Amino acid sequence: MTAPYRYEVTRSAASLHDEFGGLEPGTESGTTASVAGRVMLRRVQGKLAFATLQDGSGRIQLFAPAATTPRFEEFCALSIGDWVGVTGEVITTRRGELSVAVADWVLLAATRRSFPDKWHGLADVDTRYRQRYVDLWASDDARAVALARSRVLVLIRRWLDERHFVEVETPVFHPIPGGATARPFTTHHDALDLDLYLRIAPELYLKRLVVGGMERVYEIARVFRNEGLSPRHNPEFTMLELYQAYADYTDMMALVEELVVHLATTLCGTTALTYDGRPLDLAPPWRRVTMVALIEQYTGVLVDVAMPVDELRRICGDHGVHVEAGWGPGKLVLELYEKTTEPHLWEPVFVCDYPKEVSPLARDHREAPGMVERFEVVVAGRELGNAFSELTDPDEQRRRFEEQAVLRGGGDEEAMAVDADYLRALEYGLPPTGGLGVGIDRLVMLLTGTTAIRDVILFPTLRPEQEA
RNA sequence: GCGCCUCUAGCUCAACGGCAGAGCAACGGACUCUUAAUCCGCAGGUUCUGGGUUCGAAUCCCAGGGGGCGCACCA
Repeated sequence: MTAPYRYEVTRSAASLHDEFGGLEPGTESGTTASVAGRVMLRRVQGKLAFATLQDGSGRIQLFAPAATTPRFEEFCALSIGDWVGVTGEVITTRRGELSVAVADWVLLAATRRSFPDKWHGLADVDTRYRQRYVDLWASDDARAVALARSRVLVLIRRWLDERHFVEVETPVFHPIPGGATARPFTTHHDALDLDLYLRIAPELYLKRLVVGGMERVYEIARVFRNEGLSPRHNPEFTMLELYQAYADYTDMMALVEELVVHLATTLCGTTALTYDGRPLDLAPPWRRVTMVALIEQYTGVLVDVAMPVDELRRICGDHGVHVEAGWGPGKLVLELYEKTTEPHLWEPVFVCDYPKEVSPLARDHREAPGMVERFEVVVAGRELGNAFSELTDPDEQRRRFEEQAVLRGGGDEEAMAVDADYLRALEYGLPPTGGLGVGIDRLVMLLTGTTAIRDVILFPTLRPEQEA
């Protein structure tokens, strides 16, 4: 039998439950519906068969008496996992289960492989990640998270659109990797005989667009970083980056706080979440505190990037923080923060004012010397977003790039390279601009209560299977 | 990259030095209101791979592979 080329579906399982959910047991609604999906359960009782059909919206029972079901024996022989299309009257059974009484049905696709245990489902995480096409049917959670991620993206786009942000797409191939400190993937364009890098951040292109007069731009950008994997790191992940002309980092604080609260209340109905077994309240206003004040809170030591390097190295050593030769005071302070302080943060907090040395694209702090106007927003001990008052001065940007180039020459593969075209763009004038980056995967983790980034990425990076 | 844990039937799991098993799925049969349907029957294995120890290895040891977690790296 040849599988049909199409099937005219008139109703989803969820819409049937929505419309007919209140029917008394034993009701014939008089309404005919065509549904399609996968047979997930099957109960055959001689001259009467029941099946549970699952579609993209949910489940609906099929009611199939031998007397009225075409090709009844074939229907009874359906395998769990087979795709079928069914047309029939919407009824409730004597026990009150909403069902479609099969008046006509067709096999849309047969499964040749056994589906996972209908009760236990798929437990092996390796199989879940590798065979997401099975996981999505077998695991309610997998489906729910995938849908939630889509919702998050829709809501972000709508929210930004309402605020007159313009979505753009910038290159994934970068001749010079920039916009973040990270090791890139490399590739090669044959026709141009050109080595290219997969982007580690869209930042420098987006700011070029602000130079070009796009005052509010954003990109939901897949970025690629050649790093280790962990429950919080996948080599390719998704960042929201946005830039707003005439704004500074305090505007970005207000923006990201409002956005995340909007997402939580829309998606979860509340800002009072539970994450990793702990209560987590996203209710604004979020705490705003400088990095050095936080370090002092957690270590008792008041550090300053103006302190002698040796003293900072000693303080790091006192707190068991591994340091490397050549690290300047800014890097030492950052390292001290990341090792001693960041993991302890739980409720949302804006960690403000970073050392200039580790922030080559951020503008000098208007008050604190040696610091820049930058914050990271940390939630549940994880960095969720990063923002600054953008550095607009081409001369200062050139000096920062050159400092990075020295580090790069010294073997730091993550240091930035000089991007001459970006400097040229700045020479045309970048207005005061606030920029923000938000890790979408981590945001979805937060909103769905998942603690593994692989659970919010449909096809996470894995080693290939060995050939069977 | 390093350390710890893990890998048994399509799926979920037992057996932990002595004949490799169960439930679900599949297959055959019974059954007209089930919903993890039930009942009867049948079949299903390179115990991740390769070595080793042993009378005997899924089990212990070594090496390799996949995965998880931690560390390192890293927004």
